[in-house]
Amino acid sequence: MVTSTSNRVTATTTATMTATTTATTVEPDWLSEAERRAWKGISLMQMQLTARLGQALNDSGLSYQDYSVLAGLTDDPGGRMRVVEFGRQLGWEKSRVSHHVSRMVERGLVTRESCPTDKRGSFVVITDEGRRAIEAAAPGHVAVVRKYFIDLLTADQIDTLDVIAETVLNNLKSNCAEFEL
Amino acid sequence: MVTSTSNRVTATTTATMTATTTATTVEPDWLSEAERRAWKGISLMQMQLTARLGQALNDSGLSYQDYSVLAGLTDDPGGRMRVVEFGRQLGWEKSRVSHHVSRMVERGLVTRESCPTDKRGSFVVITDEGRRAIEAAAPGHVAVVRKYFIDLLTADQIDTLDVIAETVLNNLKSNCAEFEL
DNA sequence: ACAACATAGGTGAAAGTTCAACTATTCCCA
DNA sequence: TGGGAATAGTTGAACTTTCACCTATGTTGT
Repeated sequence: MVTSTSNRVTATTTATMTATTTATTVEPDWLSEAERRAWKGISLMQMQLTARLGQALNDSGLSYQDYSVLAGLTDDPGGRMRVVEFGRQLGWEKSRVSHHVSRMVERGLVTRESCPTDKRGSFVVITDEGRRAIEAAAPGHVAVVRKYFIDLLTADQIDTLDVIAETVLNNLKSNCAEFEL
Repeated sequence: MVTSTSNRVTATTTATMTATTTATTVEPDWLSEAERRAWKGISLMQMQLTARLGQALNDSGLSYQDYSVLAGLTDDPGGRMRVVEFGRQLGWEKSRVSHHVSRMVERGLVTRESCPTDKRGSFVVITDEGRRAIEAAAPGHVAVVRKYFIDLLTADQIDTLDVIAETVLNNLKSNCAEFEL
């Protein structure tokens, strides 16, 4: 058994136990029940929340991805951001950014501008229409984040999330040489 | 400004402050800096972790999605699960499950069987090949979850994540009538 | 100054996901 | 018991994301 819900002796004490099944192969360090639930739970939570967020944006004509891009742009005083920076902030591959921006350009939400200081680079710049779109969508969007997420949690829980995310992301950053990110 | 990083009076005290910009429209309940960081951080963390997980699975010939499906199946003693149940556990739309299962059937990892008690339904059943695939992939997969996530956190933090996920997901379940999930 | 390498970004095709529509079955209740 | 609504699942088309490759520019070391 590979993921261990039903057919395993229940872990009562230690967080890092090893499996005690009857399998003949070498046992790796399985996850404890709490660890597994935390990981699966957070994954599913994230999925459902972004799905809900997407639905809520529906009638504003923006997808959650569109919203994320525009939100990134409004964080900059000039409403512009390098393509590569989107990759970092959103966790998107560069070609995903490129394709998505192209679609948004066609819809008039953003434009591309070449970067004077690095001729390889290009900026994504929000248009007036893009600004109108996100300003119309933002209150509803934020309300959903609040209603289905933030307002259900204590300040301590939110702090903990903040710390966890920072810890995990910093660790990934330091170890990025191991893979290619 | 819509997402508030740079051009806003910094929130120092209360968690639920309202924006103090010069905008003329009615101000909705923006997120505090900590709330925003928690949400963005967890979103990005999830993204990066699943990307990393996917990379780690690469040479096993399984995608993260494949792994999730097979892991679900091995949780059942008979190695079978209803299509609709996948939707719930993974947060996938039913047609996504259907398409993905079709691709996995073609690769010999699972088969479909009709459900005797509900003739509309169908089971997804893991094959020997599927079992071999996930058993080969599992140790490495779990090791990555440990290395980049679980082992960076305290037991308290993991418990908190667990509680948060349950809280949020339960709330979504109760309010599901509002949308269509 | 130049070769070698790294980085920014784009492109087309393939793979994956969503959306709307459709069939078949089951559930409900009058 | 039958008619309407709900549920399980599939399908094809449209859309999104990934993958492999390509160009152009920047960076570094000698």
